[in-house]
Amino acid sequence: MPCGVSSASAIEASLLIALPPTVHNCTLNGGGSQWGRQREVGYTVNAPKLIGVTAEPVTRHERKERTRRALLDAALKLLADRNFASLSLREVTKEAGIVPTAFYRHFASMEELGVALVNESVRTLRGMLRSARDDRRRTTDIISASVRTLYEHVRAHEDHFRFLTRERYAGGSAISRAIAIELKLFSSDLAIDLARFEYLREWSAEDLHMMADLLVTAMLGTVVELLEVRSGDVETDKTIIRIAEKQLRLVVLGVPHWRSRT
Amino acid sequence: MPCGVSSASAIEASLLIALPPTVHNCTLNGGGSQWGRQREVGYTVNAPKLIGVTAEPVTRHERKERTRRALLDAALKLLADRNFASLSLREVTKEAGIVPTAFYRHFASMEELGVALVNESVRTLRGMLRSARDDRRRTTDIISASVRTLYEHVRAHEDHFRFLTRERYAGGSAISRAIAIELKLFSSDLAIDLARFEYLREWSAEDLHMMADLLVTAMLGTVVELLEVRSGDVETDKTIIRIAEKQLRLVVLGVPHWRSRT
DNA sequence: TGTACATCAGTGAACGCGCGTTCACTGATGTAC
DNA sequence: TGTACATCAGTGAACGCGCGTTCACTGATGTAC
Repeated sequence: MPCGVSSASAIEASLLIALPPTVHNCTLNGGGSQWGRQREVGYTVNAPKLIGVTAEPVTRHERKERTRRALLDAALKLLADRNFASLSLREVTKEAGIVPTAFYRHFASMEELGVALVNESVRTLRGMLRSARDDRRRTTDIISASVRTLYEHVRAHEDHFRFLTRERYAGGSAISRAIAIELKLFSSDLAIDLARFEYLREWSAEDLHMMADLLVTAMLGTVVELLEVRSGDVETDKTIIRIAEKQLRLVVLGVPHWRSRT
Repeated sequence: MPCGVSSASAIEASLLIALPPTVHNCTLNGGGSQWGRQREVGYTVNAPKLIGVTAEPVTRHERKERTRRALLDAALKLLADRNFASLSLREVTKEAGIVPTAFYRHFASMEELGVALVNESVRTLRGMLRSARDDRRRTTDIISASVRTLYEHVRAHEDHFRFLTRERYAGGSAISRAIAIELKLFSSDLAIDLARFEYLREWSAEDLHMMADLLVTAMLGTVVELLEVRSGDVETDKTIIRIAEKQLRLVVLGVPHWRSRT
């Protein structure tokens, strides 16, 4: 259905705006003036959508939250093959379907939006670690289960993982720093988990962190490989998973023969 | 000595331009019109430097090569805490001390300059691998020697390694692709080297690549850590080196106990 | 060696464009009575 | 429930700025004779 056709009833129009702006490819609030003032254009494509005469009423707060979400989603979409630094405020607002100046109702700057994306992505990352811990109690093959969990979380939140891995080294910005701190925390958490294993019980703190860093680095490498195959080709995915498992196994194989030298 | 003071002799001035533009903080060819036409300004700071009346004559070709070098160096300098994508042509030419339009005498676009930086950085990377191979014949502790070589090359060419690690994931550009290809080659070379070791002689190609990828990933992690400590603090460096060695040792320790499962 | 002409690295004015940000505004939603 | 006023998310015009790129140019260097 074309966007903003004048024959659309008010209810149809209000259903439309309930969808994220990427589902129907017209703007969040219609192209014209805000609340349905008729424009002096002859054709109907840009006619106002009578938003506000809505069957499912939403509070001002809810509406604001949706726009904020639209901004974050727009940024993530544009970041699929781009850099955060090369993203402009005007591009993001255009993609989100609002006017550039409305951006400031939600974020003080693009950097603030970036930090919001870090927080959101970090939540996904933590969710993955939590899942991995739950798995661990249910299975004997921890490595296989962990890689499986990693795979599923990456595929379910490609945008978040792409953002984290891409912006991690992007430069001296607040975003890179926030990601670096979070990954250090992630690694430390893993070190604590490792300390509970039989073979690792007497390892020094440094050695546990060393091993945790190695595992995190290897897994982030796997994440990047998964994100680089855009196709969703199942065979390639299986190969990546198999190799990721092998890498973790190789590291773990060394553990019983480890002798710390300060 | 201030830049372009009118009392500077022709020889002094021509010595000045023999230095890279960052050493004396004025532009490569002086601020005024090109070859010494006197400007109608009252003060002497921007007076022409009479370049061309030179004690050490250089060919046009040499001069062009120097400007090209100045552009590459300017870009590398600006990339110390920034992203290539966020770098503008005008910034680079300003840093190099030439006018924006002169850029096109050397590169067709910023992307072309980026590719030149990749090639240059890749040469550094290959130089490192060559050194590491040479070391290998001279020592018993291959791991320690390799990490040492890595450390020295990183510290000697921080700009190249920073460029490679930062732009590796930067986005869908030609630069990222070129770096990805080069790192794959690097990893394959390492896999071939590994195949020569006693314990690894019967490993499958996949397993050798798997291990090479793991080693490359771990070493790139070390590179990033080295680049993140800007201070040049010797103690921190030693810690990073020690942990890098441990990580490689842990991986290698697993090798004799590896049993491939397709 | 001297002269006349060609080459071409670098110049500077000019262009149209997208950028971030300001501002006064609009009108649906929220609230107090 | 109805009315009068406050709030505030989103609008659109306008701004000054740095951007990449074009163009005709300048004058030292290079070359042919």
